[in-house]
Formats: sequence, C-alpha cells, structure tokens
Amino acid sequence: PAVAPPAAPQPPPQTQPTRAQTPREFRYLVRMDTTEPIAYDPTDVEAKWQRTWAERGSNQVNIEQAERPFYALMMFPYPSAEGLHVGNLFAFTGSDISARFHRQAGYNVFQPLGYDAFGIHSENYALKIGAHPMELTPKNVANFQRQLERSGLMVDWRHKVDTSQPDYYRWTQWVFLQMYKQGLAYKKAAAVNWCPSCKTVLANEQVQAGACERCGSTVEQRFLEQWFFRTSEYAERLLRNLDWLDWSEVTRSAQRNWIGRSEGAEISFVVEQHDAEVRVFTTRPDTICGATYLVLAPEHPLVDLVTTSDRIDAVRAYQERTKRQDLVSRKTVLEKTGEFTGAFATNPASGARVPIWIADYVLMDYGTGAIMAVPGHDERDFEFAQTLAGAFESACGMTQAQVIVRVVASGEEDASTPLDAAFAGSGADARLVNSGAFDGLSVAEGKAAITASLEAKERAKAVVNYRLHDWCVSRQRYWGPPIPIVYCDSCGTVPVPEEQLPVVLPFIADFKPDDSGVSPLARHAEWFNVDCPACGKPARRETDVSDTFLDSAWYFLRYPSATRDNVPFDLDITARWLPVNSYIGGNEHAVLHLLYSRFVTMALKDGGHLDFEEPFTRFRAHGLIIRDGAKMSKSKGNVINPDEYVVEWGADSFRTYLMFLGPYQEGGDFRSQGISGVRRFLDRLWGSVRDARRDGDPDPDVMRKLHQVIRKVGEDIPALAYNTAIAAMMEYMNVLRRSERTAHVAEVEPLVQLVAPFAPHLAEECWATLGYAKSVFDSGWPVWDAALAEESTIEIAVQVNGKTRGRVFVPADAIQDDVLAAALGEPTIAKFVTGEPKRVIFVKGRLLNVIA
RNA sequence: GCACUCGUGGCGAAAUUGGUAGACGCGCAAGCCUUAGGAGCUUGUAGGGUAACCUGUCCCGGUUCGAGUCCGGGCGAGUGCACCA
Repeated sequence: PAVAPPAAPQPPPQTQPTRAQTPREFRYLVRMDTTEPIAYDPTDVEAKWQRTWAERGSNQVNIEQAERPFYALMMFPYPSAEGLHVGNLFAFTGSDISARFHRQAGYNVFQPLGYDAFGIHSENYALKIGAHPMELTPKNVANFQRQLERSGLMVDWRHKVDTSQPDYYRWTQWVFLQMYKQGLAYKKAAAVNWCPSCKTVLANEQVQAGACERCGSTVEQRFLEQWFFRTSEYAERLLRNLDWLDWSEVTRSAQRNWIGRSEGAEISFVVEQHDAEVRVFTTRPDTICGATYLVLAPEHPLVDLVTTSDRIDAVRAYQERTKRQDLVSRKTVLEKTGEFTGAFATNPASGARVPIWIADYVLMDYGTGAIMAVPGHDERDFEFAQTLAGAFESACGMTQAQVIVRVVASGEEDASTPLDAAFAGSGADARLVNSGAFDGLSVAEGKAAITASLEAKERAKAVVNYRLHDWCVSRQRYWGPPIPIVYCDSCGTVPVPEEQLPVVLPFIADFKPDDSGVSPLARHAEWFNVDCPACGKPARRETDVSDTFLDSAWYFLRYPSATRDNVPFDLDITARWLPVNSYIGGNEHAVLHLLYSRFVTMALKDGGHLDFEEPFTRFRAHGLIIRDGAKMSKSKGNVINPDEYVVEWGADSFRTYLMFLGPYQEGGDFRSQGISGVRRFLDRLWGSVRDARRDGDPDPDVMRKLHQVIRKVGEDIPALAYNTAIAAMMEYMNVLRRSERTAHVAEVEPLVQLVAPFAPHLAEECWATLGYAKSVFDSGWPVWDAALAEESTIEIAVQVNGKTRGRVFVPADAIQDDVLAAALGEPTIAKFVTGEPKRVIFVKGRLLNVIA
C-alpha cells in the first residue's frame, strides 16, 4: 500500500501585498518617553487581534471547496476542572505553528479542536466534589474555551466537537453499530480487569503493572459479560502498515511492542491413557528435545480430564487459590508456584515421557494456554524447575536436559553440565545437541527442520501469535455513550436501528457506581425498559456505556463534517480532507488512542464507509515539558499555570518560549527565567518595525542574512525544529540591531512573516503597522532567493594534519590552490607546515586540510 | 529482561552528506545610562595558561586526512512493554 507522503509545502506565487488605504487605526502601544525601553503591551494587542480574527472569520476554512486542503490535527483535551495544562498548550502551539505555516505557504488549512468530555476522569471528579458530570462538564469546557481562545490558536471553532453531547455520541453509537453489523463487536463472559475503586472494567491497556492507571488501586479479576471489538483480527494489518506510515519512531515501536507478534509452532503432546492431546505454543520448537514437562494454565479446560484421582484435591485447591488471586500478584510475584496433575504425555520429538503440571505463570489468554517447559533454555521454566525441584524428584523424577550449547570462540562446544542457569541464546553462538538427527544445526535451522518434521507427522503446525487482545469496550459506568443494544426475550440481542439514535444518556441524580458489576443505568427501570425495536414487545436496554477511547477513535472523521447533523461524516467532505495530513500529539497515546483509531478506520473501510485505512498519514510525537529538571506534579508544587504567564508576558511570548526551550519532539525544561529572552526578542522586533525607515535602500549585507534566515526558518518549521528556527530569527535580529542604520522596511517585513506562526498577534500588529490591510497569514510565505543569500566572501577552516590551525577568508568560488596559498600566507598557519605538503584535502566552502 | 529515545559549558541547548564544537537564550561579570532599577544599552563568558599553545562532546576500542556525528563493546538516564512461552 503506497500512500504518498504529504508534499513539501511549496510557497505559492508571491503576490504583491496591497497597501491599506485606510489610516492606521490601532493605538500606539509604546510609551513615548524616550528613556523607556521599547516594549509593546501584549494584553491590548492580543485582545485586539483575537477580536479581529473572530470578526473577520480569519480561522475559518471553506470546507466544501478548499482547493489545497490541509488537515492539521491536534489531540483534543479532556476538559479537566483544573483548566488548561501547560502540556496541553505546548502540544497545541506546536501544531498551531505547523498549521499557520502551511496556511502562509498557500494551503487551505483546517485546524479544528474539541473536547474529549466523556469518561471516568470527569465522572470521578464529579463524584469527588459532589457535583453532576452533566452540569460540571459544560463549565469545564467553557473554562477551557476561554483559555484556548486567549492562547492564539488558529482554530476553526465552527467545527468544535464535544464527545459528551448527543449530536456527537449519536454517531459514536453509529460506529458501534457498524462494528456489530460487521461481526466485529461481540459479547462474552470473560475474565476482566476490575478496578474496585473506580468500580469498573478496565481494558488491558488501562492496567499498569497490575494497578488501575487512573487511581492506582490493585486491579482484580472478575468474570463479567462484556462487549468486545475484534481488534486481534486486525493485528497483522495494524502491524504491517507501521512499516510505511510516516510516524515518529517511538510511536511505531510502541505499537509494534504492543501488538507483540511472535512466530512459532503449535505442537501436540499426546496424553497417556486418554484420547486427548495438549497443544502448546512455542517460539523455540528447536528446543523440543529439552522439553521435560508440560504446563497448563490453571483454568485450562484439559485440567479436569487429565488430573489423576490422587492429585485431584491438590489441583483443585491450586485452581481456587490462583483464581482468587488478583492480577497484581499474577503479574509481579516472581516466585513460581504450581501443582502436578499426575498425568503424563509423550514428547513427539524425543518420545520421552513428560509430566503435566499446572502453574499460574502460564496464561490462559495467550497462545494455547499451555506450554512445553524447557528448563535448560528458558529462564522462567528454569526457575519453575528450581523452585519445585523437590516436588519434581518425588513426583516424577524429571531432569533438565541440555539441547542447545554455546559455541565458544575456538569453535568448541561449551558443554558445562549440569546447567546452573538457562541458556536462552539463539544466535550464531548456539547449536543443537542431544537432539538426534538435528544435532549440529543452528537454532534457526533447528526451528525449521523440527517444525517440518513434526508437521509431516501431523503433530505440529507453524503459527503466529499476537499479544494484542480484543478491545473490551464495556464500562459499567454512567458518564459515557450508552451502548445501542436492546435485549429482547423473543428476538435476542437487537441493535438499535440507526434512525433511532441517539440513545440518549439520561440525567440521573444517582450515578454513583457500585460493586454489583452493572452500570448505574441498570438501577433506572424507566430508562432501560424499552419496546423491542424488532418485535415491539417489552425489552431491556444494554446498561453499559462504551469506553471513552471509542469516542476519540473516530473524532477526526467528525470534525470536517461537524456541521452536518444527518450523517456521521459527509462522503465528499471526507474525500477532500482525509486522511489527516498532520497529526501531532503526545506519545502517551501511542498504544491506546492511536491504535484504536487505526482499528476503527480499518473496520469502517472494510464496511465500505471509507476508502482509506490509515487515518493519520503523518504523526509526530512531541516531547514532555518538565519544570526545573523535575516532572511537574501537584505534590512538588511545580505545576505551571499558563494563565499567569500569559497575563505577565503575553500569549505570544509564552508560545514562543515554549517552542524555544528545547527540541519540540524531545520536550524540555521549563525555566521561568527563560521567557524573558524571548520577550526581549519580540520587543525588539516590534521596535524595529515601528521605527523602520522607508527612505534609502536596504543594506545588502543585512538582506543577505535575511535571505539566509528565510531559508532556515522555512526548512526548520516543517521539521518541527522550532527551537532553531527561533534562534535563527533572534540571530537576525541581532544583525539588525548591530547595523549602523535604522532598519529598512524591506529588512523587517519578511521577518514579520517568519515570526507570524510563533507570535501571531504581534505579527499581525506589525503587519498592520507596516501598512497592510490584509492579515499577515494571507500574505504568503517569503521566498528565499539563493542569489541574494549567497556570501561573496567565505571563511574556510584550515587544518594541518587534521588539527584546526586557523581560518582564511576567500572568495566564495575560490579553488584549492587559492585557498592553500592564502593559508600558507598566514604565519600562524604556515608555521605548522614544514616542507612540502604530502597531501591536501579541500572541501569547497568549508575546509582545507594540509597533511605535512 | 525486551524495545525505543538520548548522554555536549554553571543551565536550556546548537552543529547539512563525517569537515571551524558550544549558534541562540538564560545565568554570571565588567562598563554605560539612571535618584533608583528584577528596566534598557555595550562588551565578555567551555576549561587551563601571561603567552605561543594545550585539553575538551559519558567510558574503551575501531574506521578515516578528519569523528559529537559512522562501527563494535561498556556505563548511565528517560519512556513504553513485560511470567506473552
């Protein structure tokens, strides 16, 4: 599948900006006392331009007819009660700069924003303060809206979405129904992660080291009827497409890890005295002759069948013990436990008699729920064998077998036995032994040969497994979109007809979750009692709501069509704008939101609703902002409130500083002091624009620097190298200031255009001051002129024997002999050259290296 | 344990295909201007040395005329995944 990367923005033909005919209307913002520094008042300037943009509809794009559409997406925030976090602003500003740049470069840029307002966050907070989420959320949204509008983002607010509003979640429910229709949504009783504090089921992705990622409570295992999406069916596609997606490597690798593809084999071991076989999954079929026992997951269905009568009590007790065990101990306790079933099976390769155990280090939900244990070559099996050595001796007298040896440097085998650790090597230094006909093979050869040999006997087949599980989308909570399903005694499970959507979330005062395992909605008969859409008889609504991540898994499809109320997304509009050209966001969503969004897009494509399967052609993960070397947290008291800084320094300075403090994709350290340097730069910019002369000619030396900086900024912004773009502009400002004469208009005008994506309000103010009526964002992107940027005299570094000894200034087109002559003419360089140079290396425009 | 990203002044950080290490900014120092200044302006600022010079990009090797950059091996940090066979 070839999707062309987004074309590098080509500046449109430069049009001559028209001078304003009207007199300047803005207030003079500088205190005219000459002893005062040049400084502008961002409070007035920013308010003025935000008003002007709103009045002019400057941020609006023609959705139906845009000729050069560019969809710039940023991750929408969850509207917390605390308000906008500096991390939000860092993310948004970086996206906004890219969007504004593309606009100046001639694209019709659509940059929407909205609110991920449903979810446990909001609900838990409402519970905590004794409020109702349906009342609290709009307040939080309003507060966010106020803060966002002050930060100067070029957002087309006509396309705002709010996932908690019926006109949005109506279509979230529609997405659910498409999944259901396509057989991708199903219900099953499953062991699920249950958070006893949040009183809800969590997706695997929301469990961190056995604890709830939201509240930190120990997660328990429960068996509940749940709705799932078949994400695992898409595992291979989700993995494969990562190869060609233009995404940050960190994000791709996180997804690869999460999908967790493993190639191996399923191998059957026949159980003695039963007409049954244990199927195991292994990635190391080459070690099969070292498989000295089998282990089933405690809940494996074969356990009841094979367990011998003398072992039945112990096995049952073990099953009970592990069933009740919560996931924390399952995931973190390293001590291996297990129980012998009394049964034996036959190793299909070696013919050896192997005992069958159960142990909770084998997971029922991966592979076949059973393994062949190779203590000689697997650390976990080794540990199990060590821990239970006594039991082994008495139960079945098993031994460890060595079937892979390390080949030491001399080519000899390192046959140290007995093993004191598992040797898990599989590279060039490993070779098969004690494996009959397969001795001497490498691991890779052994895998292939043994699998083929067992396949011939119908005892094995090559398989691929994924760690990716199906997505559990049910939540036994209140603050989410009700799942649009009705249960009818006659008709069974009935999807709500699309024309009856939305299934509106009712306002209920009592929305607190309880321990019952059912949603609070299940306590409201007046809501869940409904007539069956199919037969009209009394029926019952599904009372679970769906996972918040379903809301955000398709919101990018909604934005362009957000003004349409009859379809989730308009086909023409979608064809024009999607897939998203540029998505910028935090990598904390690498495996949750971004994977689900890809899955939903693929599923909708398969359902015939879309004609592309990857939603985000280009994704860039931004870094994290820390404060004075430490992560920001309430307990440390080092959380930044953007409002304070915006009031003190202005949104433009704050934005620009956030972009300047480090490489955007790596994040950086926020130091309160640092912002002053950026503000100084903007003040100076304002000063030179205000005082710019129109008489005389621009200085050619300054113009040369100007064209160099135009080039630099134009290259840096698409690469998200915002910090160096700003540095280059500062450098140019220093050139201007050190120039003998007051800056000429021609020397500052393009700089205003360059700075506009970073400091949009000030740029507009400057642009108006320069006499333009139209917005600077419709003025184009300055064109870099190679001829004007070229230096006539250049500096060449001179090395002698690879050591830098000085520099010479020569004409730009100087050839090697000229440079060499110039270099040898410098006594400080010549003194290191004794006799005739043996060799001379010349890199044009850069360096001369004389080997003496 | 596995994967990814990354180790450069007092600090945040720059550095095209390998080609003048430390741009830009903070901080600091000196000076100017001020009744005053957490303002503004000028200059300096990797370390050592009066100087010529010498030493310097986490450590050890390698490739190269030349390595912060490439290769091999360590050490350290951050993030993600993790009893996934």
